[in-house]
Amino acid sequence: MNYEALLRQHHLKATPQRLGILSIMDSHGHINVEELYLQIKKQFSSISLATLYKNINAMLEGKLISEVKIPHMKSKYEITKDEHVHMLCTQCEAVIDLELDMREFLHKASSKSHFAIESSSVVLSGICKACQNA
Amino acid sequence: MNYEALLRQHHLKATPQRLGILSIMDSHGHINVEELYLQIKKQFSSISLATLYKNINAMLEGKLISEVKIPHMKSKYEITKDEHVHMLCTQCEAVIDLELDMREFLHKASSKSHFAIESSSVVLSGICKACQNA
DNA sequence: TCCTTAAAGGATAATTTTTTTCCTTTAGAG
DNA sequence: CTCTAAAGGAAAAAAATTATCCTTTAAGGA
Repeated sequence: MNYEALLRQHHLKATPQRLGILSIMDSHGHINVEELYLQIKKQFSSISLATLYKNINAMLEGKLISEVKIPHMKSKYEITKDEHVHMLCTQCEAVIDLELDMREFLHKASSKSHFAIESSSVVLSGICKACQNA
Repeated sequence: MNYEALLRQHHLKATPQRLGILSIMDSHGHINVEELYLQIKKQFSSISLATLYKNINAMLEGKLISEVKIPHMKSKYEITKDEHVHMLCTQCEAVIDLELDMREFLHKASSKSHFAIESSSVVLSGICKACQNA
């Protein structure tokens, strides 16, 4: 993924710190502020926590990244992708993306509630395959 | 609803403060910490914010109440009911409960992810009927 | 390539949110 | 009615987030 282009598309300067943040998010998939700070400090030992927050907010504003709110956990952040479902394993705490056709489900919700639905936030919790076997 | 019985079932003392908190949650449906504190102070002017937090945590622990994490908003709390979907109107910020048969949807998610799903957290955002017409 | 400057970074302080501590009060069992 | 563990209140502490202020830098134009 070309993070520089991604940042420019969102009218944000492509600073080394931001490239590092995006690269970490990309490789971790989902990460919270604390973990992200620990990781980014490996590359930029003097980076300020304030810088991290400012960047998270700037990138959230342009929807370059998204906040994932998960029950009983601190929020995690991910590079924005097409809408998808999050699967949380309550055993190993892994968070997995799942692409699912939600049209039928959303249609049901829409007709019952009379809402014009614009977006969905879905987290399904349970036990992942690996933990079921282990 | 009998809040005293509800508290006792969860091995929590039925204090006036707790009865007040539950009554406010029940009538508001969904409420965040700040609003709840403002409301409960009307009944117990000297209640401590620490007491509120301690009670929210105690009641969350026993699942007497549930935390609802909504995109771009502070968490709200509700008395635990049967699993349901939350509808958020991005215009008027109302949060509505919606009972929906999710079995088919969950089954799809389960077979594709190989998770044994135990619970779901679903918030659908859009424009409510009233705001569509207004 | 070199200026110029608005945007971004870093350090620190300030705010906001949540938790802990410690002592007093009280719900509820006996 | 008594006793005691649980809960409340006040205050401090801790954790999370944002603001301030000054320095540095990305990136567009000369």
